[in-house]
Amino acid sequence: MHLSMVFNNSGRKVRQGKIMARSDTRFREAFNHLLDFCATMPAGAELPAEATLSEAAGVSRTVVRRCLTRMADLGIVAWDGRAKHLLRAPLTADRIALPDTSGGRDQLEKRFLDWVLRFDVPADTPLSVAELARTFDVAPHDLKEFLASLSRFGLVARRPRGGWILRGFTKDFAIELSDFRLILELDAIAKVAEAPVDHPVWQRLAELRAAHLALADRIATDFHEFSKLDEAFHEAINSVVRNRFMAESQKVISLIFHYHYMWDKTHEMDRNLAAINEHLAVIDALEARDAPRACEAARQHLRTSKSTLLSSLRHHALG
Amino acid sequence: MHLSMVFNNSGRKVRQGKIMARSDTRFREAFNHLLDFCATMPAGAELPAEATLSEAAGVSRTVVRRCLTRMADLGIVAWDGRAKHLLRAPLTADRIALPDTSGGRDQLEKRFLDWVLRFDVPADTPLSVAELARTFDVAPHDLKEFLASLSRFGLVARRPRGGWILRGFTKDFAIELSDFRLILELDAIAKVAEAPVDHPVWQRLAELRAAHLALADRIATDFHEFSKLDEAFHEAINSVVRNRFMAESQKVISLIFHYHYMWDKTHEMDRNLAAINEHLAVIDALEARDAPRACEAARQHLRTSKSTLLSSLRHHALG
DNA sequence: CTCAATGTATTTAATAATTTGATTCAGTCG
DNA sequence: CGACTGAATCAAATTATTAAATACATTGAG
Repeated sequence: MHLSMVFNNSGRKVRQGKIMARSDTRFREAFNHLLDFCATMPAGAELPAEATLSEAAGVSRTVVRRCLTRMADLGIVAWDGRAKHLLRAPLTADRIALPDTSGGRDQLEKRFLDWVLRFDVPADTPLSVAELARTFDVAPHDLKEFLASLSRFGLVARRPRGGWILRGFTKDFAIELSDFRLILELDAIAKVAEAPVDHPVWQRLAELRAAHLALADRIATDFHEFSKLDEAFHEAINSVVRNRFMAESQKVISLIFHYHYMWDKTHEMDRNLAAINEHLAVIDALEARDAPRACEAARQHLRTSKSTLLSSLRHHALG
Repeated sequence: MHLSMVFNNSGRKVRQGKIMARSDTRFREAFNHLLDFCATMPAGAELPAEATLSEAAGVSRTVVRRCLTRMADLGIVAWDGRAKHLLRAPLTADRIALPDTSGGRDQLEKRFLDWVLRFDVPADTPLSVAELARTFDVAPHDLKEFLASLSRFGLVARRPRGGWILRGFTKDFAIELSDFRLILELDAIAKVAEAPVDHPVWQRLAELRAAHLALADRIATDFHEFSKLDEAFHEAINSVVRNRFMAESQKVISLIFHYHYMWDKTHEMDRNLAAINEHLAVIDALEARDAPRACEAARQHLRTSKSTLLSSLRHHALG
């Protein structure tokens, strides 16, 4: 077996029996890259300087030198100081296997919120970093970093004696979240009303109006499609706000509302039909450039939304 | 030398020559606590069960047993299974020294922002976790956690190839921060205007009005005192908002504005006097329960504040 | 016998140690 | 002299180790 990452029976990353304290993915990628580079050259050709190679592969010279060492070991190049020339054309067998790069760092957020909301983890649940890291198949310390980033939203907190707790979706959390959302969204509405006629939001709103009307027609059967429409609607409204703080906040807010929408199944069709009409009222007012009316319509919609969120919490707590 | 944490010449935490992978502060505290507990008992008395002791000391049984082992080693107690009785009264010399608990986790935030703002670290500066950890005298991984928590505010970000960068106080950052502040604060103003007469905010505003008037009188000499007054004023306004999201946001916002106030020294006295009057206008309108006027006054003040922030950035960038 | 207390094993969180990779700097060959 | 190499240094990522908590098994006094 050639130099490649495998897992031994204790599950640790090893290379030729030696435990690796850090993955050498960069080296692997660079090595394959350099093999490709060599393949474009005739046998016997002189290779360029280390610095040139490192720039070509997008890595440091240190990695290039490790690659060269290995290529010399495999008899692909002869390397002595500045003199390095190609001995033979590289083969497919020379390549190093790359580890799975399934690491979607942004997806961890979605998966985590999904887990919290779907399994209805109660407030003040102690979170085990080790266990979560296992279930999400990420390194414990990556998960810790993620939890730390969530702590600013008050969603999780450090325990005094170490560890983490999920502050959870209590009634207070829901109320404060809704209030926060109201403020951000009313501002967005005001900004939409002032947007120039050639702003893409108007096109988007026209599309959304059509989609809303279409769904209203077949609401009896497709009412569960509303959740996606709701998300799209609020996203369109908030897209006019170019503000990193509000955008970051809205990201979490929309996720939470999205999931809670899917929870509460009581009168779902009626609720969704009502919400469609509320959305349409907002769109109407906006297209008429009637900012006060749009704000009032949005306020009404968010009020409904808030009470839905609260009642879904109640039902959930009771069930 | 008895069992106590010291630092060897390489600066690592050691205990009797052995390197500790984790601090044993809990054990030390519990040990001293149990000594105090024993001091209240007569010599020869029987000690309660391990579980009882652990509850009393607020630690797990594991730690209690370690303490008992040590107390037996020192000849303070005789311990054999359930039989454990006090042999002699504990002495001061039996106690274990505690490591410095200078760990103010909340203070790290202030110190970090202070560093960023005081030394005018430019945008997109790579941050070295190791170096920062040294300058702030905290463990590298604590600092990493802290950076992760700041990343939600867009203040720092991960670099694609590892490490962190300070996104920094660019013009865009300042504008977006100001806009965000405006929205949060106008909401707070509206809430103050609706606050009941017995709400503590009214008392606070009355005090602040007096403080503002007093400072206005001696503005020629004490104009630099305004920075604190400004912070107090905005804090009072925002104190009526009971919302974790807004509170967390305001914490960072006020810090940033606070430091920037201290930067820009051009026309400082004039600016501060103007700001005092703007504050007073807001207080006047609020006490008259005139919400629209209060909002307009606040809007005016925040507009001034925003342009001050922007001009301080400009001066700084040029200097 | 019972059950409360102890003894032991397993797990987790904190943190040190180790390895990969980037960078710096002095030396060297053309 | 100047571009390149070689070696040393430093930081970041990741494993390994230790302290402490918890879960489980065992024992002994009533």
